[in-house]
Amino acid sequence: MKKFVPLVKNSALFDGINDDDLEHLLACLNAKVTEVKKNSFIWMQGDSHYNVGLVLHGKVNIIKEDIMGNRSLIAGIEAPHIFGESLVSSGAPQSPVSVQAAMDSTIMLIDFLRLVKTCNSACAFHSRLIQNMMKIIAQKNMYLNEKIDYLKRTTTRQKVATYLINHISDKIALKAIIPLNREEFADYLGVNRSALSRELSSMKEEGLIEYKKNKFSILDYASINELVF
Amino acid sequence: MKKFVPLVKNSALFDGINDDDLEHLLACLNAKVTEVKKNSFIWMQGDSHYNVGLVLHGKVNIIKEDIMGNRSLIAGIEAPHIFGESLVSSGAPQSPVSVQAAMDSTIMLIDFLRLVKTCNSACAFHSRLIQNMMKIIAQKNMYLNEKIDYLKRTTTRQKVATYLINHISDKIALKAIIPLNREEFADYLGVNRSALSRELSSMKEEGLIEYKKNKFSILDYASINELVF
DNA sequence: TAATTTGCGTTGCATTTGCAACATTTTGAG
DNA sequence: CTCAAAATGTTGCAAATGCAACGCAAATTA
Repeated sequence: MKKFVPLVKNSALFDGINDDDLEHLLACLNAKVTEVKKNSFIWMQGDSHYNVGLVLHGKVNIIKEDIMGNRSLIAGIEAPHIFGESLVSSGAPQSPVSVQAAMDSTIMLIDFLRLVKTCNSACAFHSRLIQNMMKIIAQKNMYLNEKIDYLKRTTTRQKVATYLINHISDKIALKAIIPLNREEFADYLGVNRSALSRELSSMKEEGLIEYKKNKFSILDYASINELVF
Repeated sequence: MKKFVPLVKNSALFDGINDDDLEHLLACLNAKVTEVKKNSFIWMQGDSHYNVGLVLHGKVNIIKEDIMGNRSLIAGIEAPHIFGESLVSSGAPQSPVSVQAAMDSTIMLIDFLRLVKTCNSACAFHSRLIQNMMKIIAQKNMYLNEKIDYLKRTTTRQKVATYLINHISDKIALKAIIPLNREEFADYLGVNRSALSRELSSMKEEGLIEYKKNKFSILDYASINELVF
């Protein structure tokens, strides 16, 4: 397991655990590492499984398929992030999604029961591991709540206004630098890309905001804030 | 603490822990119980706090306020459910919401750090408690993911179709009984109530579905499923 | 039973938005 | 620098939907 320590140490799952302890912990968890080829499936929709996956190298896609075989991409997970944590922690009997390797990848699979059961033995950092796991799930929870806050708003303008208000980095100059390009921004807000462009243009036209690429500034805070309600 | 055992034992947080152990556990957790009057605030937006709240009796509302003082209701939490679990577990520095008593209520506050740190002492059921907590957060996570799945779809018809497919209880007769009235259903899907009524009528008109109150049946599964993609 | 409230359906209208097709700007490779 | 590709903006149009106002029926209360 020692050779995997450099690969996993950046994962939030093992945050705050030093290398020596980590090596010990990986053994204690009985973590398995597998190489997967591009396009091969790690999990299929409808499967039952009890592992948390950690991408050591490469990328996997979370995919939803319908009966007709249409597939839609839910998310891409790259190293050093984990997947399946909500599913196994929630005790759901079947996976609502499939996981497919987006490229040749290296995956570590960790048995969930071992992860959550503090071992009686010398594994002192197990408690920290559990806290990390809980934190990861809770943070995703906060993230999803925020996303729903945008998606529920009826107009594109309201969504944009709310997003910008939440992402102000410079509170004096009211500037927001957003980590998404236009297409991703539109997708995140659940609107059509061209409709987003149109709305941004109108807002600029009306003197509410100014922007270039992913750098936005709020010119008329009162009006923008009124849209947030 | 003994007198609170009957009140907390139905909480998912203490699932699988018997009464005697529970009494022990509550002491170990140093849980505090407070009575709150209707409309009083338990937490204010922007506060930092490190407790998980458990509603023993009554009801609390999760509220978001903007700068102008407009308030919007996010959720209502009744006994024996918990609140604040994602917030504290995620390590967020400030609460994005306020919690206000919707009626005279009894609230138990549990220190998060005590909750997640397995004590060295005889508290054998602490591990179970942590698993329960993780499960609650993960289940909310699954719930939020599902909700986003509906909200992201562009048309009301797609939202309805997806919701119904996911809520089929009778797989032979393709019936779904939904736990929401029309107004709640519309709100959940993020659409206008009258627009939902209109769409349901059209779908009935076109022979796709049949419904009365909250009992729905899918008449044309192929067409409905095509909307789900 | 009568009166009132609540839940749900209907409809007209203005607005918003998805969609598609095309224009323009930016980026990066050679 | 040049050129191609990628990212972003623009626009016309049809469809969808929010909104408001109203009607009806079921449920609740007096």
